[in-house]
Amino acid sequence: MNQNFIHTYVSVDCVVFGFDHENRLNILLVQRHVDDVPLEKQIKLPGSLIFSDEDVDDAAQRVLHELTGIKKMVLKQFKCFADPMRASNAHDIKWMDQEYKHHIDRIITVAYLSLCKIDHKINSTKYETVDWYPVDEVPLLPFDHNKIINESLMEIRKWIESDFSIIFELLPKRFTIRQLYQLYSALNEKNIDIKNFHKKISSFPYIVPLDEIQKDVSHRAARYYRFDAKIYKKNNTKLIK
Amino acid sequence: MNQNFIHTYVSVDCVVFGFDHENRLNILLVQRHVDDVPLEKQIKLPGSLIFSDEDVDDAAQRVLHELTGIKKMVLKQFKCFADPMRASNAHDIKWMDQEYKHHIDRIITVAYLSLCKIDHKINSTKYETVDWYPVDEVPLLPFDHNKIINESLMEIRKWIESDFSIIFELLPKRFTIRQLYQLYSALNEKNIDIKNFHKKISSFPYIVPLDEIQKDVSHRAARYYRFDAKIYKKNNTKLIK
DNA sequence: ACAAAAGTGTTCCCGTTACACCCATGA
DNA sequence: TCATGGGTGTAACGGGAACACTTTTGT
Repeated sequence: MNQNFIHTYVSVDCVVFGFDHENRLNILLVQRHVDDVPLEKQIKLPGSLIFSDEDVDDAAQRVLHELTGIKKMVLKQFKCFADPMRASNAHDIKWMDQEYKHHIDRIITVAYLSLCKIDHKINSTKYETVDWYPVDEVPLLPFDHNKIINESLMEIRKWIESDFSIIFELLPKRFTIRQLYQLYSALNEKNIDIKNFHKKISSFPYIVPLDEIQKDVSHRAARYYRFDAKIYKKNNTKLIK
Repeated sequence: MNQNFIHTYVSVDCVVFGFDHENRLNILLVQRHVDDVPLEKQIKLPGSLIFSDEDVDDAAQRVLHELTGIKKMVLKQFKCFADPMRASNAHDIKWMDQEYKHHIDRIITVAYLSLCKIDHKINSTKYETVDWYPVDEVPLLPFDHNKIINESLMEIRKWIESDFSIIFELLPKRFTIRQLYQLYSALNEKNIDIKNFHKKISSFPYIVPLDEIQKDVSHRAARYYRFDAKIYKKNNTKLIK
């Protein structure tokens, strides 16, 4: 065997997006306690090496479950990161030595996107600390995790463009059209007229008006809507263009 | 170290598309001679294990160069295939044993898309036989190569939708609008009116009319056009919606 | 009364669609 | 002269953009 061929570990890393009450995209980052490594350096994307009998999709699903306690989250593989230098930082190598009790000098990772309602209870079975970070307040992370996050921002836009329905994974079950508008704007930074947006969205059969309206707001109360996935699947491949 | 974590080889496989003179999408498949393995079973996607100091993008670029002799081909990573059973067929395992003189029982691959003008001379430094196969005449291939090809067909459509300019990688440098129409139709199977298509395309500033027209055709000769990448980049992010 | 957002209606514009019509060329 | 495709023109349609106007609620 030509020894130049790589023989390596493979991991998955998950970028989980949420949409907060200040209309910002957030990402779930984790912190793990490992002896002798300063805590503030241990904030990173959730991830794991994959098992020898495991597909990468299953590994990502497992990581998400260990992260949030949620069984089936939407997820999408978006890129394999394999820069030979991605795990060459001395601190990162030391960290892996402790994390896996084994010396690893190169590791290839497959990055996944996922979406989560930000109010959903996070019930991690693996991580001591799991927190939401607004995307423009993400600190410096180990490996190429900042690069992965940057690319994931492009991907989430593409994803929602190709399947509008997944945007509702980021909203509460009942939502106002303004909430949807603000999420859509945060993702696209286009300047759409909210009136026209309202008219268009409310005309869709799969956006179902509820009897409920807002309470205690200092302006006319907005109606709540819900997204009906069945109606969506019947009628649309994509919508909003 | 928990021995359940995978420690594996990683490869890249490339799906190279071409567009033939009968308006069909084609794929480049290779055949390698290995002792004691029947030849007809050796048709497969071009690919290679990646080297220990190599990024996957570089590996794919290398595979494409070894395949065609072309230095810089457009390429796009589209998915990592990691089903634990993808290399478990007895015949495939035997093949790997001979190919790599080493026993490999699992291998993860990163699949790439690429595009090539079908008339371009193929000058492989690695493969004895390299042939174009129309997509609906691709034979049964080893590993999950048929699955990779099926998914690549979805990807090439998405790719051209998000960046129209790469469609010209499949056409000769000078082409008629009908050729472009037929390629576009083969990719989208929409029923566009060719007259309207003609009008629209010829209005784009980056579709530059040449002085040349067809010869020896039994109808009015069509004008040849070329694609101007510089004009495209200046003016457009995307076009054709 | 005022501010702020909900919600509806109207008009204009522009790109797509359908289709008619003429042109050029070989058989 | 006919068939085939090239190439242009035009009119109808429809969705999006801009924006006016009314409604509702709290301060």
